[in-house]
Amino acid sequence: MSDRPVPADAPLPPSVIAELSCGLPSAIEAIGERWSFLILRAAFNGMRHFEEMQGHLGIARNILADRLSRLTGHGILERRPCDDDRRRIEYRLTDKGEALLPVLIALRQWGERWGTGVPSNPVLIDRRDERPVQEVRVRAADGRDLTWKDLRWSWREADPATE
Amino acid sequence: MSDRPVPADAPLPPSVIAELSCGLPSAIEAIGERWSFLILRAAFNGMRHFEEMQGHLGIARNILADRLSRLTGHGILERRPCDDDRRRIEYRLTDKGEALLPVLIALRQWGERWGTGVPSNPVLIDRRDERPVQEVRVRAADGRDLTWKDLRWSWREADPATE
DNA sequence: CGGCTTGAGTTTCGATTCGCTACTCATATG
DNA sequence: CATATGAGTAGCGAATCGAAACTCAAGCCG
Repeated sequence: MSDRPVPADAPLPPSVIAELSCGLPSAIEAIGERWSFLILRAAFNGMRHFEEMQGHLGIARNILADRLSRLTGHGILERRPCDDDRRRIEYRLTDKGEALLPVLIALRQWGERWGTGVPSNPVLIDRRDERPVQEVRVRAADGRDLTWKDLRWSWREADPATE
Repeated sequence: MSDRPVPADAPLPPSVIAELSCGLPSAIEAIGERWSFLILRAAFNGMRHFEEMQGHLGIARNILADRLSRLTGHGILERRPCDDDRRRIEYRLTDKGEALLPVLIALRQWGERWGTGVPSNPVLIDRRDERPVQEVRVRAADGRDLTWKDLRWSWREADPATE
């Protein structure tokens, strides 16, 4: 019914473009700033404290403070003072933050493959079989790998039968 | 075969952190700036011309010009004057640019799932079976879905057997 | 041809943001 | 108590962003 054929490799008509809605802007709002990805990588690497991140990322303290508060504000990191030393604050990934893993891995893999060609080290392996994770890909419902050419856009709900 | 056991959910020792090498910084170098993701989304949506992107994204012209030249400089977009109208310039994704699809989709899915809750529309479907693509995930070599807790870091040194 | 329009930028300039350093402040530690 | 440490904040010059005007080559129109 509501399934206009809009090929992925052809321009969308303007009226269509105007209706595009997409989770991307909200994602960018939350983590699109310069240092956010690297801070998240640090968090995934197990770093949980301000000084630790500051020292290893070489980021300015005020910027780090701002990014950390923004990330906690978006519910991506959780901020909690430590019990044993109340000066120390622990920043920990929330479920929402951990859900960014595929994005981070995909970006890292892309950078490794197409960037400076430096092989990442260490590499993430599955604890169970001790083998490296697969390349992150877009897959069809039945599991086939898909490229952009295999895809097209489709409206999934009642479409205003404009035009 | 050096294979230091560094659990993914525990802090790495400083000496280890210092040796971290990762494709992420080079990826961020290429596409980490404010508008780059949205420009890439536009490119994946089929937009190929300056005015088209400018109009739809509402980005300032100088910024768009800068981002486009940066993206072409990194080999992510290809810049080519049109044959039929030599005023028009066509910006088209290269293979390197198309390889960012999993990153974009993963980000979009994350934004949709955890962000403002706005369901994306239109949605990408597989041309062959007309069904929406799967959620982008990190997978083990045998295809199991993995979360961060299933992973650990491992040093690889010239190990052609795995991967 | 000559005037008008269009596509793709570039320039200008004020407003933000970045990043470095120094400072604060509450909590440990000796 | 004196000192150190963790997590920020304050100040300020440098870099970047953003809106609007301007440039410039290419098409279009009579």
